[in-house]
Amino acid sequence: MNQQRPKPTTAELEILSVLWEHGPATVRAIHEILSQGKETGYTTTLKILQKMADKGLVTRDESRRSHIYHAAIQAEQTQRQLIDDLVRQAFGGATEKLVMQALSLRKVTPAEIESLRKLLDQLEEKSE
Amino acid sequence: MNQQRPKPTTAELEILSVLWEHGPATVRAIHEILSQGKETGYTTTLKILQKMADKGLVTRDESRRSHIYHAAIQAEQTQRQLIDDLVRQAFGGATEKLVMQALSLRKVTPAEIESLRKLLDQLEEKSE
DNA sequence: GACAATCTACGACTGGTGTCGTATATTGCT
DNA sequence: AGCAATATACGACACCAGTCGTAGATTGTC
Repeated sequence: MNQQRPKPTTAELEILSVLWEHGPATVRAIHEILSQGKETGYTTTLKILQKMADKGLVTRDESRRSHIYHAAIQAEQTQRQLIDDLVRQAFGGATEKLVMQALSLRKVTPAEIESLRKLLDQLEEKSE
Repeated sequence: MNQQRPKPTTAELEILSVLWEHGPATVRAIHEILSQGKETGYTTTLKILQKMADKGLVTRDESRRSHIYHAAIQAEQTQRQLIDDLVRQAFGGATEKLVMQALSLRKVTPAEIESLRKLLDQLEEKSE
């Protein structure tokens, strides 16, 4: 049931994040946004996008001169995959350890604590 | 206050996991354990260990012919670093999103749910 | 003492990522 | 028509991770 697509690299993940947040975009637009965070060449962004298209991580609409790129994988799906990898690789498969460490890592707002409680309630119901 | 050491790669993390679990060990011992999970050459393990020593990820006792390697970084510290990276890279810094996804990813036992509730209680107290 | 086993050290090679320069095509404007 | 701007395509390169083969040193055993 898991994705057959290759795991995105760091640079690819950066681009996917942009697409997830802003929706389909041209290379130019993506590159503008990326440039705010770090210095990078236009053709670099282009090349990565092209490779991502090869891998099936994005699709593109070539009907206009400036191709428009769409994310081909969902954020949640990818995030789950990454969590799964990390849990397996660095936590010996113990998901709850990751959760514990994540929670003690940063300050969590009361509202977030509340919604986490609700999530725990749901999980409990489901397992009964 | 964060580690200055470079982020461990996949292969390095695998070795670190062995050291964390079994304590200091020789290349031979580490390689034996690694071999149970996948096919790999002895010198490959050796080389990676040597590079890890260069990077400061492990230290080694050379007083005997078979060097004994020790993990130089703690499991918790490294795990926190990895979580932090992942949150920043794939979740836009939203720790609670990662926690949510992690929890809905796998079945969590009632006991784990309980200890998570306690952790939430503690977090709430601390923030007041 | 000699030999086999086992160790470390080290160079070499592969594959992949990220980077960029440059060539070529298309577009819009004067 | 011609030019400047901007697009894609593509080859080249540096770097790093992971892999392994082989050389040379050390050890234990007969």
